Amino acid sequence: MGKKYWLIKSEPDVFGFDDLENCENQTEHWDGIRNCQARNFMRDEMQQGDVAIFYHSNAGPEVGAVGLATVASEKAYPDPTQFDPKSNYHDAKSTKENPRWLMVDFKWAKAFKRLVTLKEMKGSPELTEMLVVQRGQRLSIQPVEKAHFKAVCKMGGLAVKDLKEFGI
DNA sequence: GCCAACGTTGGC
DNA sequence: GCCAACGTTGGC
Repeated sequence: MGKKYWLIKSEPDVFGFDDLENCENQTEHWDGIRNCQARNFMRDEMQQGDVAIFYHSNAGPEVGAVGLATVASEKAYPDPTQFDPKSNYHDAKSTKENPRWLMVDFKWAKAFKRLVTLKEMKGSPELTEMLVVQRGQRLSIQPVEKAHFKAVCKMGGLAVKDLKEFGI
């Protein structure tokens, strides 16, 4: 089964690309996803080794794609924050027997040479169909077509040889 | 800080 | 199962 390509959003003030790089093993579990569609992507479609564009949302002029991360867990597994009453992500209706919310691990992979702003993506004729540039698109985990993925990587200054290891 | 777009909740 | 009200996301 081939790799799939994704875009994951995070607010840099909360957890940015640099924060992922500074994690132990440059890996962190992607907790706090509380959207069914995003959850289903993790549960049903993500596989270890899949590649994701790391996107900074809510970042003023810095809104955009900053680099790549890979799926580092074998599959999605229960997000523990849903069981923690003190967590912002607590879900009283979820049970350990039947957890509602799942997460995967992401590993920092490669930084773009330069930020690819949302504005640039919106201005790129190649990317008019990409989900992230669509008006009102709020999904925090999005599938990305390979051609779009490649185009964004190029805009980010990655060389063709840099992309080989990600199957692009 | 504003507000459009969207998802979720809950009454019926 | 509909849909109004509400809360959240996220660009600007």
